[in-house]
Amino acid sequence: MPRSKKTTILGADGRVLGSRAEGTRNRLLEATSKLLTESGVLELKIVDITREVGSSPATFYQYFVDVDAALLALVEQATNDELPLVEHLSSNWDEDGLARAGEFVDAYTTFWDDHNAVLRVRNLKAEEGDTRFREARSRANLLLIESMSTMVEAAQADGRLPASMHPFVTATSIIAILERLLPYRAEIARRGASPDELRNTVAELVYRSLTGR
Amino acid sequence: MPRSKKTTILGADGRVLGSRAEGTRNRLLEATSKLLTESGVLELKIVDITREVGSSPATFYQYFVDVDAALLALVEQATNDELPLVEHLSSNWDEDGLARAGEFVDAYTTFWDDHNAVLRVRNLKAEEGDTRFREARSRANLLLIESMSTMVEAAQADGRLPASMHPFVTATSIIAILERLLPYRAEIARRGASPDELRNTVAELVYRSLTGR
DNA sequence: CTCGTTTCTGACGGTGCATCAGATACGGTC
DNA sequence: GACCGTATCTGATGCACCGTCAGAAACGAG
Repeated sequence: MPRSKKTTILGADGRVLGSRAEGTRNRLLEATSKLLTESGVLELKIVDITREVGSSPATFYQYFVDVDAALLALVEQATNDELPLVEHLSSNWDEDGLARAGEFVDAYTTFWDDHNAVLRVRNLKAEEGDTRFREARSRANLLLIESMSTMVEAAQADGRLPASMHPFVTATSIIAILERLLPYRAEIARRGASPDELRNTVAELVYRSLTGR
Repeated sequence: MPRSKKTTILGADGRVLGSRAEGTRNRLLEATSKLLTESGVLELKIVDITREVGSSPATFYQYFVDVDAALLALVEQATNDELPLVEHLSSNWDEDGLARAGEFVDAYTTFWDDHNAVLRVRNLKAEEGDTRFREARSRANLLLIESMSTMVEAAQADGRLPASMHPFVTATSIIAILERLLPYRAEIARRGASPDELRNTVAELVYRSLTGR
């Protein structure tokens, strides 16, 4: 039996943190997340983060080599919340598939709302070519995408989806819809679609694209 | 007959620009776009932009009140290239629909590759709540989305798509796929899908989602 | 060539970055 | 409960970018 690996948290210089330090680190991360949500990456200043927790810039650098390190830590937290979503996909969608799809959409929406700002930054940095963020994103999405790929392959085997559709690409497209559509919500609402309609339409799209039904 | 509206270009203080100034402004915009592509928004410095064209920060402020103003000008250029894409959607997809969808995907891909970096910033700022970028994005996408909505409605009238799908949401989802999938290309390639497979899979998804066939 | 206008820039005060040496707070020991 | 070693924090600093303004330079009409 593997003993539980309690991840020891390290400071910027690699030292092991005591409990006081761990608290400070957490408060810094919370402040980072808060400011990120309130005003976006472009406005994110280390001075502001430390002001928020009532300390000084020098303290920040005790825990993170730079802002990116803090952002990556937040991305890590988000990933931990994303991975369990795979449960919704491993279940059998042959019966009540549309309802299952709806539940998946709901779960993804909750996840997204919780980590909105952080995920936005993750994707920006990934797209701008930063390897660490790109890998973090891959790692977070891979499980989901693989499960969805399997579903597409099953649908293809049954002739419900054309063989010309690449399973991995199809799966990634579904993620694309979820990731991109949620930020559009305000706009969609303004165009007269209720949250329920949004949810059901996306569920329908997911269901159709993955199962071919 | 309405006389052609030659948009007079203005400086940051609202003055009309002469030809020399117009040239400088263009060079600044090009440099901005170049640096944006090379290193991303987060690294974008006004000093660097002006260094690039061999002038000084003060010059930049003669033409743009701040970086955002320059970015908006670039977004404007991108929008001009996006609007014509609607041609691909107003055509009749009843025959050779899948081929039409493929052409649309190709055209969108070209457009995206041309304005990649700028569009990324546009969307980031829009999502972070900046009204000007949000409006720019709406304006750029609206034509496309409306055309797609019409297609969905037609498919619903023929019973090929369920009435539960909201046309506007469906259309926006298609945009979401296109906008989000293209940045994933490198990753998708690494997972063994050829550019052709990507293109055809997306075409298939677009075709199926818009026409229900 | 001259002069008025357009365009450009050097110089500056303000703010954030990132680092280090030294100050401070903590918790275990007697 | 006073002491001490260690863990944690921060003030001070040099450097880079921001955004502004007053004046310099380039232009072109006459």
